[in-house]
Amino acid sequence: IWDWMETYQERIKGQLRSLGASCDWSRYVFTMDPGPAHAVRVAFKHLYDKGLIYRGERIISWCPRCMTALSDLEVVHEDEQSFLWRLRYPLADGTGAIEVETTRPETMLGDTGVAVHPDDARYKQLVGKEVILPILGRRIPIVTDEIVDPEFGSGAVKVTPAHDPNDFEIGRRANLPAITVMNFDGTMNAEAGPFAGQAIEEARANVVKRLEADGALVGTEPYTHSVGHCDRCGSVIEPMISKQWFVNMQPLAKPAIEAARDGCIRFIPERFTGVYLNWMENVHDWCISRQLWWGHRIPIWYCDACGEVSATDQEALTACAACGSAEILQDPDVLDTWFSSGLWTFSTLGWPEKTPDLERFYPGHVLETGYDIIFLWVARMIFLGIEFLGEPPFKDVYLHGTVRDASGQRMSKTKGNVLDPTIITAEYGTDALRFALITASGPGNDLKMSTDRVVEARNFANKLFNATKFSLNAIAGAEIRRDESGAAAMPDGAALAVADAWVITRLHETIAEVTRQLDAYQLHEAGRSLYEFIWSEFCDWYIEAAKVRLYADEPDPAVPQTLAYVLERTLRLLHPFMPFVTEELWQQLPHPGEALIVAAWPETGETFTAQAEGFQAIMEAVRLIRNARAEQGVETARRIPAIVYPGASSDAYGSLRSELVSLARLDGDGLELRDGEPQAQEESVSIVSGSASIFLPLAGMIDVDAARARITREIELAEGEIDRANGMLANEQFVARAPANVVDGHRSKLAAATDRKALLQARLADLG
RNA sequence: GGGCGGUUAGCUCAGCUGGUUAGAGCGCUACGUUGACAUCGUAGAGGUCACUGGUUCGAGUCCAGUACCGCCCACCA
Repeated sequence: IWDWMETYQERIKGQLRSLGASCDWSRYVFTMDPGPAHAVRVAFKHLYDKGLIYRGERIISWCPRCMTALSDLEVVHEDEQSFLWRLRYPLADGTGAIEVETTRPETMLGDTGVAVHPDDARYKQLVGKEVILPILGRRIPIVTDEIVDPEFGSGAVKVTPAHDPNDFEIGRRANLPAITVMNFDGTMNAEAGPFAGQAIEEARANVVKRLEADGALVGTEPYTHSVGHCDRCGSVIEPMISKQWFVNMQPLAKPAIEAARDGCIRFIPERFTGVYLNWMENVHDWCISRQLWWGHRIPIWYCDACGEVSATDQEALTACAACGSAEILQDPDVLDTWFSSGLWTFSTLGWPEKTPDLERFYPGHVLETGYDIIFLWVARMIFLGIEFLGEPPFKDVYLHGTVRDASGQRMSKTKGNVLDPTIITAEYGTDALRFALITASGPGNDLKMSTDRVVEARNFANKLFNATKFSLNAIAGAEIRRDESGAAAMPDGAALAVADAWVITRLHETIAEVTRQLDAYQLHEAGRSLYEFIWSEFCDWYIEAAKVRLYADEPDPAVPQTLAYVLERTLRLLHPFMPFVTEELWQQLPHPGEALIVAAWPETGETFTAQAEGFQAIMEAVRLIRNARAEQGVETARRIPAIVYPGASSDAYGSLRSELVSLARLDGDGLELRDGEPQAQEESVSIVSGSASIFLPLAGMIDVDAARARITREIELAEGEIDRANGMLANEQFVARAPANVVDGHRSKLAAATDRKALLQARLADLG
């Protein structure tokens, strides 16, 4: 171990030196920053002086391998198949025997009593008598205790105060001695008589054998019970009596409970409030001393001369505070790492000094962490924060789920299923990993992590990069107007083309939506909203539509202005999700201030409903034309003519004529916009899009059956809508009770579907 | 023993206060390199929202119960 430690220490020393840190190896404490170490001593001393930290001989959880005490939270219970042994303890007066049951026969060597329920009639006359402990022959009393369940087994229980928390309590109440029969290394000690020196497991088998031989074993039956294991090494935990340092939790828990009850602290998702409260309300005193070689050392000194025990906030005491003797020794134990971690919210800010940092940053607003450390860390930060600063360290606790591997297994180093973030980020980028993690699941829900998800996010970053590249190209030759902050100004409303007005409308809606989602801690939904807007709207539609005016003989200056405006605002929105890419790209664009990371959150703005609807009409027409082209097997590269009767959408078709040509790959010269009622066209495929009827003359290559099938299918869909809407509107209850906008929605839907059906039927008739 | 979560497309998951025909990515099918991007584009297939009952004009969404999966807490001798 020492060899290993030296190698390990040398390695860490090297790393720390390169960071400019110093280490004090004489005290086996790494000291990265003396501030927190000092804060830990101050905190300990404060609690000690207040009587909230005490040293006591108690039954604690002990790991025989790590050779240290553990807190309740470091013990993991697992169900294990074992046996329930029934033992017979003869009465000392020879008048009979009492039977007890146990899953730990070896602990009978430490039995100092037998307990029954005070109301158990079967044992009334036995209470106060003594039994002879088999093997050792010790005389031990029969006592009563409320905790004993008369229904379980024989209703009598052997009491081993030194090796069972329940028995410890029974023993304390009944004044039974505690006889420790095990050593701290997991072997039996001299009190175990003939079994001294044996390992616990070995002793168990031998005790059973011996009891059987002595006729004291009455029965054995298979039994499943929960066994505590060391969280760190997996060894079976032994309850042992030992002198340890504890925090008295009751006084600290009270205000921490109130803080969550009265809403000072809010958990997201809310259900974890109950989890927190349940733990806090039932919390046991906290064992904080550890017999480990790393950690903050307990700042307690013992005087050899006068026996004084004193806590200090100094790094070292040179003389006893009471008698002045120099013969003093520091407690060799260190603190539970969560004790110092619990002080984190203020020890990192210079506490106990009243520093400007502490003033400014305590309390914080939100803590973001995993739900698996609510007790270990969150709860402790809360009650320690309240104790030392008078108020909780944060208001909102946002909890994410556990990150699992692709098959749902919890990641662990021993299983080897951990995705190493340094490898992932090297391959896909930090932003990709971050975005993948944020959007993978909702608050408090576990997520299965695989590289597929990171690839998706990486592709998104790539998409954004390329969209910006395109935009920069467009902006390069243009003069971008800026607003007073220095950001690209909102394009002049009067000069806006329909496509510009549409994307600006969608941007402003997205700003409002993402802001709302972030305020509600729906981070994953906010991320998805941005993904949708950037990829499916800005890239797929706006950029494609913008190319027409950008590559025209006289480029429209509204395009670069719109690109600059939309992209700059969008990058601000996306920055929390992908900080590095967005910062880099933002720096290339006209922007206000020094850096995106300190830029203001964008504000929403004007929406242009009419233009947005116009553009959406064109989007639908484009989709339908593309669909018909695919259906008719028209090669992508081939430009085809079109005859359009726009109906009510004539404005949109007029102003977006070039965009329609470009996006649907039409033959520009062959596009005719006509007024009036749509007339059947020879050798054409027909489409009904909104109020528009579109004919694609495809002489000689029409698949009439496919065209007819499509129109028939669409008529059926329209009829479905008509039936549904009619059904709803015929329902008096619905019309009377549903909100007006919902009812109106169905009315306009019915009207649109009716018109659509008529137009479709006309086109079907054309086909003969 | 107590408490909590999940069950939606082949896979991984969204679906916020109940309101058009339930969405995304991956995968799948067919086409495709047009001057941001093949880490891409276009079109398409794919779901009785676990089950049963209830509330409601209306339920993936609210309530009750059932089944299965998972998690947390607990002094199960």
